[in-house]
Parts: sequence; structure tokens; C-alpha cells
Amino acid sequence: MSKNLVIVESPAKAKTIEGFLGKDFVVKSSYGHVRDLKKKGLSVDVENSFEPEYEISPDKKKVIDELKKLVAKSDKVWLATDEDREGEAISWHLEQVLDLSKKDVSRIVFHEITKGAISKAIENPRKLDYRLVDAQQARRVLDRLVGFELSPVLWRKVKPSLSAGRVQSVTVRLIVEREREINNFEEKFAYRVTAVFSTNGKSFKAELNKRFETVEEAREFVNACNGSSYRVDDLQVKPAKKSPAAPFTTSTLQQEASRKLSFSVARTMSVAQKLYEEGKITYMRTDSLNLSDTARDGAKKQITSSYGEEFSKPRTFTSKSKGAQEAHEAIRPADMSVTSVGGDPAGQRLYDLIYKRTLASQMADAKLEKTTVRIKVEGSDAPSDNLHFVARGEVIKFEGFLKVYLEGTDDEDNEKEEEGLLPSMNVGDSLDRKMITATQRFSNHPPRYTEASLVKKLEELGIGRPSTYAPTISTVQKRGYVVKEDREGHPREYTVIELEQNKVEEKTKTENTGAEKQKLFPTDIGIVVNDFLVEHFEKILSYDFTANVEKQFDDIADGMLKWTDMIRTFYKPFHENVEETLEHGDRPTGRELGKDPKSGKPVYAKIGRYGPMVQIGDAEDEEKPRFASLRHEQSMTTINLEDALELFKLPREVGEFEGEKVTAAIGRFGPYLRHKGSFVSIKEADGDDPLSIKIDRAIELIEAKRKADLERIIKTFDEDETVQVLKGRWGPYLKAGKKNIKIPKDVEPESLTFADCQKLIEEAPEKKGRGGATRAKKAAPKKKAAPKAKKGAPKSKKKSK
DNA sequence: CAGTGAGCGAGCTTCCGCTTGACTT
Repeated sequence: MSKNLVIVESPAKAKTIEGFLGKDFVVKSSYGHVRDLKKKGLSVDVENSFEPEYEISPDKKKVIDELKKLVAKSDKVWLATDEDREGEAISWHLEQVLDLSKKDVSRIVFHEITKGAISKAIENPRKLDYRLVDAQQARRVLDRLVGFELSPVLWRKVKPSLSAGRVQSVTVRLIVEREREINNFEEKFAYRVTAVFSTNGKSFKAELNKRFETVEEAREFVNACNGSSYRVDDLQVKPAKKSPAAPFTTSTLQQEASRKLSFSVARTMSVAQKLYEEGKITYMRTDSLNLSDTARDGAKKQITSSYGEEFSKPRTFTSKSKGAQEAHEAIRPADMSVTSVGGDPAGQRLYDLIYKRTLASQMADAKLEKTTVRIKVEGSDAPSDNLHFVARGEVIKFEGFLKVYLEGTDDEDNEKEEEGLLPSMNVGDSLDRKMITATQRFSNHPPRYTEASLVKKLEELGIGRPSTYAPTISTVQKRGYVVKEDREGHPREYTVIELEQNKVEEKTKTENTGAEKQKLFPTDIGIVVNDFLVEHFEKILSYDFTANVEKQFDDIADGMLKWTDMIRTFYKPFHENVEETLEHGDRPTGRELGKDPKSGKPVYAKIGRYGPMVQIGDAEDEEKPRFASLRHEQSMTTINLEDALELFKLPREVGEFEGEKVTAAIGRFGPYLRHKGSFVSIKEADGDDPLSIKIDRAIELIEAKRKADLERIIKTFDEDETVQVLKGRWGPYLKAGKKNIKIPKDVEPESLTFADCQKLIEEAPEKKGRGGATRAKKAAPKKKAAPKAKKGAPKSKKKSK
């Protein structure tokens, strides 16, 4: 019945817009891209103008079917996807797939979801921009070519199933290089001198304008201070101001939620998604700093009524970030008069952050008064003239936006003095010295990345998009290139020289250093893969590769460059490079740790089929090399010969229990004990070690495991012992042989009968996912053709290197 | 899922960017 069909990208948006448009319009969503390069193979005809082979994405078939039906019933179709490269391409794919060429079609765009903006869009339709579509095709094809040609090089030269790509490989590079900087960092120290003075009964802190490099100098200075007097030498008062940060984009929201709420970037996005779907906030994947007029008016109203007129200052912000496409608004509350959203606490906390940030962005500057006091050291033993103490004070004269919100910092430097109020003083005043302290301070290595600080860096480099920051970070972790971990620190001694009253005291104190929380570390595989890629594919691994190709995408969008020409220029040398590397690129050999004292053969640490390992002997040797996996906490880059040789002592027989052998070894999931065909993990955190564990302790662990297994059982059945109801990590589940089946939420697990279970088993969907195809090899050990009966000539293909 | 690691073999893995659910042991 409806005459108009509007297609947008997001279903939540569709719902809102339908409300604005009235009954003549049906608004539906495409759920993002509907068509993509075929999943399998290159699907780009590199011989033939790089013709892409598209297919409807399997999970979009239903969406397309529904849209087709609606198109048939409509007089006019409005393609209202986002106004950016990807959005334009989605519209084009829709046009193709829905066969809209004979239909009355208009392309419309809007950057904010307000009634006014939508009406205006409808009044200003345009045609599809095929140049922009081509820019997207170039982007898509480039990414496919890079990803699907580089990854196989890694499979051949490093390890199967690895991956490489324009975005992920550079992401890993950032982390690897940061780790190297940290390893090469030379810790320096200096003595920082602080003082506590007082005047008119009020005390304050000051710092010396010089740090001493040796303890002797520091000692000499502090000693000299005993008996000196102190006078205000200079005093300056200057006005200053602070301005609020711009409203949130995806990247800044992720950073701030990490700093203030300790959310991972994935958590932030999923909480934000929920708020968005509930209509509480605007779209959360955006690089725009813009606020709609409605939002700014709303903020103004709120600020004026809560804090007064003088706190309001409408502002607009312009994006400085590379490659911003600004198809949406900044992330803001949908309605500025809503201060609380209820629901779960995480949602409320994130909303609160968004609310305050948005409000603050429309508020007046804070006005400050900064005071700097120079304090001269005088007296018989007074140190040389250019040494003086400096005290800094800061007073807020007008709070402005600080009343609501202040952006957090990533600064790990904890030496910053809190700059508070200083007592009133005048030049020439003499001060009482309470205390002088010289503290040995060590320089900090560059900080390791957190997920959020990595996103910040990626955004600065123009790598990745708001919709991909979180997935990229999870990809590099999933591939095993990077791990997010805590590290315990270690104690470090430092010296403090203190002058109090008239006594100088020297103490040694201990601080904890090197502790890390939820930081990103490269793994051995990450390091090896990165070094390999940087060596052979420097151009693609360079930090400005994306920025360079973005320029060319822009040229395509401007009609200055044909997309196929761009790809051709890129592909030829790239592909040759790939071929060359496949042919001649050496497998990364790892490190040689030394010689095995028993055999005299070399011992290597390298990446093997299953990850980092150590190897005795070479593959070419007559006797085949021996292998052993590294333990989880060991690293290829640091392991020494002694530890490597230890690894070859496993598996090891621990003793006997119940008439059968107990062995200890290290497997895919760490150290374990094996007994009667079942496995028990050994936790090194409990002080156990597969190399040294004794039989008594092993038995203890085996029995504990048996007990724990019993406790997991909720119910068993006499009819079939392989069917059990168990307690699992995600609640109760049903185990039938090797299959795990979820128990519906409304079913009480204790009440399940055997018949119920059988029904559930039958209804359970076949589990999909990888590893389905069994590796049923092993049978038929082949007739071992007559030894060395080589056929000589027809040595099949090439590639014998 | 658990002591693997080359060797002929069968066939698989992989990219980035748009969007939400379905689903996990």
C-alpha cells in the first residue's frame, strides 16, 4: 500500500525515521553491506581489469528477499545509506541486487537523525555517485589482494592459518616496535629535590629547578641547605584558561571509557550499541565531532537551567583526524534532558560519561590563575646562584565546564605535583624551611599500549575505521600475535636524602616497578611474522601506506583517477614481490642458542607448526631433529640453552598410581599429568612443575580433579551413561558423548528426564565451526616402497627448495 | 584438545568495513 520505500543501514535508525516520515513511507534496513567479494579465493580477476566477483553475503539473503518484495510494492525507492564511501557502495550494491534500474530511485543523505534533517534530505535527492562507489571498490579490492596474497606467504614460510592485512599487520608492528623500544630502553636516574616551606603557618611544596645526576651532588646540596635561609625572589601571577574537549567519537569514547571505567574497547562498543538500540544515544561508530542544532539547543537549555547563563557557550568542533568521513553526528545523548537511563549499571555509567562530555563541550572555558613563586636559597653554605626552588599554584577563578567533566589523561607520570592553592606571599618574604628531600627517580620507558591507546594511535595514523577498531584489536589477539596481560612488577631500591629539623638522613626505600595492567604485548609469533613482513613487504607495512592509498581513493572519488589504473599500478610490483618472496624468501630460522652438549648439534628457538619451539639438530641431518614446545611463560627471544635443554626432559614418568603410570608433560594447554587416559592440568601458579612434580603431589591433583568433576555433575542417567547434565561456565548444559547442548533458560536442569534429554539432543543443531573434518589419517601406514627406490627423473613439479 | 613439528598425499586457513543477533563449555 505504501508508495515509498526508504532503505537505511541500521534497523534502529529505520525505526526512528519511520516515525518522522508518516504513513506513505516504509523504512527498512539493509543491515550494512549486502554484497561482498566471494568469500572463497581471490575473487578478483587480476588478468582482466580486476573485475570483482561479488556475491550476496550469505547472512543477507533473507534481508534481500524481504527488500525485493517491498520494492515490488513501492512506487519509489529512496537509498538513504550513510554519506561516505562505504555507504555509497551499499546503495550501489542495493541498486544492483534489487534490480532498481527500472525503478524510480533517489539517493538521499543526512548526517543527523532529526525530523528537519530528514525532510530536507527528501527535498534534495541526488543520483548515485559512481566515482565514490569506485573508490570503495578500489579499497575493497586492494584489501582483498593484500590480505589474500600475503597470508599464503606466511602459511608457506612461517606457519599455517596466519594472516596479514593492511590494517592488522601495521597494528602488530606498532606493538612489536614499542616492545623493542622498551627492551632497548636504558634506565637513567636523577635526584629530584623537593621542599616543604611555610609562611604564616601555612605550608606548601616546591621543587628545585635542577636534578642531580649523582648521589654525591644531591648529598652535598641537601647538606648545604641545612643552615641556609629561603626568600621569595620572584612571584608571577598569570591568568590562564582551559577549554573543554570535543564531544565523543568512537575512538575518544573508547579511550575515555578505558581510562575512567576500565572498559575494554569491545565492552564499550557493546554497551554503547545497547544504548543506541534503546534510543538513548546517537550512533556509536562515528568519526564526527558535529552536534545537531537540536542537540546544542538542548545542551544550552540544560546548562542554563542547571548552572546559569554564564556557563553556556555554544561551540562547534572541526575534525582534525586523518580520513574522517563524518557521515554521522558525534556520540551524544539522544535527548539532553534525560540524565539517567536506568537499566544496567554499565549502561548508566557509559551514558553518564557521554552526557557529561556532551554537556561540557557546550560550556564556557574555565578561568584559572596560575602562580609561580621563585625561592632563593641564601646563607653561608648556600649553593650557587642559579639554583632555586619553584612553587606552582593554580586557582580556579571560574569553573566553567570543569563543573561537569574533565577528560582523563594517559599520563603515567606520577611525579606531577598537584597544583593547589599557595598561601599568599610577597617578594622578599622569608620562608621557613620544613623539609628538603632529594629522591632518586628513574626514567620511565615508553608506555606499552593499552587497547584504547592503540586505538588512539591507529586513528592518528588514519588506519582503520570506527567500525573496525574493536574487531582489529580482537583479531590480532585471536591470531596469537598479541596478548593482553597483567605483569607483576619487581622491587627496586632507591635512595632518599632528607633534611628535617637540622638533621640530614639517608635512607634506602623500595618501590615496585614494571607492573603492567591489561597491556598489549607481542608474542613470539607476532614478532617473527612482523619481522618477516617488514623485511619483505616494507611498503605495505609502512605506517603511511594507508594514508597514501587513501589519497588515491580520494582521487578516484574526484574523478581524477580510474580505480582499475590505481590497482594495476599497485598490483604488478606487489605481486612480483609476493612471487619473489615465495621463491627465495628464507623461512625465519629463529635464534641459535648454542650446542647440545650430548650430541654437539645446534639448538634453535624458532616458530614451528604449532608455535614457538626449540629444536636440536637440523632438518637436513641424517637423524631427524628433536622438537619441544616452549612453555607459555617462555619466550623465543629470551630463552637460553639451559632452559631449552630442560624442555627435552619431558614427557617424564612421575610414578605409579592405582597400578598405572602417571606421566607429566606440556601440551597445547600447558603442563599436565596423564593417568589412565585422562588429563589433569598442572598449575605453575600453585608451585607445581612438570619437571619436578613428585608422585604424591600428582596423586593429590588427580584426586582433586576427580572430585571437581563429580561436583560438576547435576544429573546422570542409568539408561545411558554418556548423557549427563553438567554445570558449566555459562550455566548448566547437557553433555551427550562429545556433544554439548545448551539447556533452554526456562527449563529447570534438575527436572530433566532422560526422555527430555533425548529430545534436546535430537533438536540440537549440528555444531558448525572449524575442525569438523576429521583428520582420520593414520591408518594404512603405506607399504613403504622399497627403500630409496626413487623414480629418478619425473620428480613431479618444481619447488624443491 | 594433550608427547604433534620433514616426507607425496587431501583440503583447509586469509583481508577490511558495513551491520546485528546467535551462540559459546
